[in-house]
Amino acid sequence: MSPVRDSMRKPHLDADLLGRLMACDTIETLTDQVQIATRRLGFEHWIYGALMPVTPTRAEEFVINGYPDEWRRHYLESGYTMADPTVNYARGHVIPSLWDDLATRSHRGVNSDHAKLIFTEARSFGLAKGLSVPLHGLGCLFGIMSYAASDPKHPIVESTVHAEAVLLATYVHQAASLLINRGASEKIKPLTPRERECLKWAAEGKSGWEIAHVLKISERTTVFHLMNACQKLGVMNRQQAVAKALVLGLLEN
Amino acid sequence: MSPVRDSMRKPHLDADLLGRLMACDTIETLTDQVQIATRRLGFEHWIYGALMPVTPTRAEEFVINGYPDEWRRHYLESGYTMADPTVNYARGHVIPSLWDDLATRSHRGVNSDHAKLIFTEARSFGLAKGLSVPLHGLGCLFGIMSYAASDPKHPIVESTVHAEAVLLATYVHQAASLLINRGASEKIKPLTPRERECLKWAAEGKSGWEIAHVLKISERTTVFHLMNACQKLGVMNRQQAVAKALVLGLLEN
DNA sequence: TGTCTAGCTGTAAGATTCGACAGCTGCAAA
DNA sequence: TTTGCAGCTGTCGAATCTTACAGCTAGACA
Repeated sequence: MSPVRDSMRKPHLDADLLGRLMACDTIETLTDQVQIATRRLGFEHWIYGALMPVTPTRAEEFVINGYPDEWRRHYLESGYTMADPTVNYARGHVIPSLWDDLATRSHRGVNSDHAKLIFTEARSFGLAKGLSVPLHGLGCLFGIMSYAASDPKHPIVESTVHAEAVLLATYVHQAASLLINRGASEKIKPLTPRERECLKWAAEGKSGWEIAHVLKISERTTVFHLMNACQKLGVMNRQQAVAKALVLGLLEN
Repeated sequence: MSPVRDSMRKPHLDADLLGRLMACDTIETLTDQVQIATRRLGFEHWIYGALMPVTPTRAEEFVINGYPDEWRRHYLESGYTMADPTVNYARGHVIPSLWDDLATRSHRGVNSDHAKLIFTEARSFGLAKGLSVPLHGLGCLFGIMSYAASDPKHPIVESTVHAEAVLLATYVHQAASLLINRGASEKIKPLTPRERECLKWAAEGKSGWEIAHVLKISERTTVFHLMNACQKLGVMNRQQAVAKALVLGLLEN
């Protein structure tokens, strides 16, 4: 067997298509491009959702989709977001999962009967066979891209569509967060190295006096740096500064 | 065109193989399985790395690989981890990237010449054409799975291998974090709803008095809950409690 | 030369948090 | 019925943090 020659089979998603996807600068064009891409994979329906933190503990969702309007309406009116097994699955996993598998196994203590009900109802709206791809990174708590076909016999795992669905999901996630972060990017003055150091030690539970001794500066100076960090971050105290800096990824490295 | 029938092409990575990958319970068996899978995709070499936080601000890396030993040794001795363009790329992206693209574009202010040097050296060790897949989620700061072939003509993006490499990467990431978290899972007593609420408000910068008023309890009680939370988390103060709870994902939802 | 920035330091009053003292209710499992 | 847990409340002294006031050095830049 020659894996290399064998793998010359062309994908459904070519570089041109993925490139156009990344170039989208509005929600509408992105939705259109994703629609085209999912069709190529043989899916009629799709949805992308991501939970973006607005404060360290509160988040708001960003959703674009090519689902039937009636199903989306019914879903939202029934408050299914919290009970949705695909959403709960995406929270704690990174590998994709077929809806069939999610319906049988109950994840995270979510009622399995309730899960089955949602899938049964989805089926009656034309979402018979589905695949959900968890998404993480780029500052979101977690995201999900789900694909659905009305044909219960749609081959997913048995074909390269399985993998290509995951690839497409990562592209949508990247493109979407570029769109989201464009407007939402608060202009936070970058922290100085000293401010970062002090914040790191504060996050490790050190007091001002302890930080001073670690960094070999006076306690007053650590207070000074932490105060400046608070002002730059626009927060009230060290707790919030630590929280915000962590969520923004300012303390890594 | 019938996308469904068209997609019946069998993938290199079948469900059996991926299932065996997830069932691995040691680093050695996982390494073996990944080796088999990458070979099927036509790659001779691969490496998986993840940065796992041990404290809110410090992290340690977990690496398994099928790279030539000499290259790994040279890489580590030269301290390339910090300068590695693939690593720096993975930090802030979710879509895969070819090494060719990383060599030309400089990311995150990393010296492009230095990047080219690393890729040139890698080539001399048999890593001619490569693909890096960023990985996020499952409690790690970020991870990366890189594939490399000695054949500079290896087709990646032009074939379904591109997508399957991403799929495999997610499976390796999931399997690896199962292994990592098995031993490292500190037994932290779950926080009570009240403790979570108090911690959330603390993370929003609220003082004990303010939290008391929001929750309509006495200030003493917020102190009580936050103290209990600190004990359960094994930390010294609220700053650290907020930080630890955040990285453990205890304040979501 | 003057201005800007990062870094550093001091004092002091007032607000907040920490830690240890002690004790209440309501509910559910053993 | 006892035991245990979650939630709730009080006081007090010591430690810590916040926020004013004020002023220093060294290097970069126009």
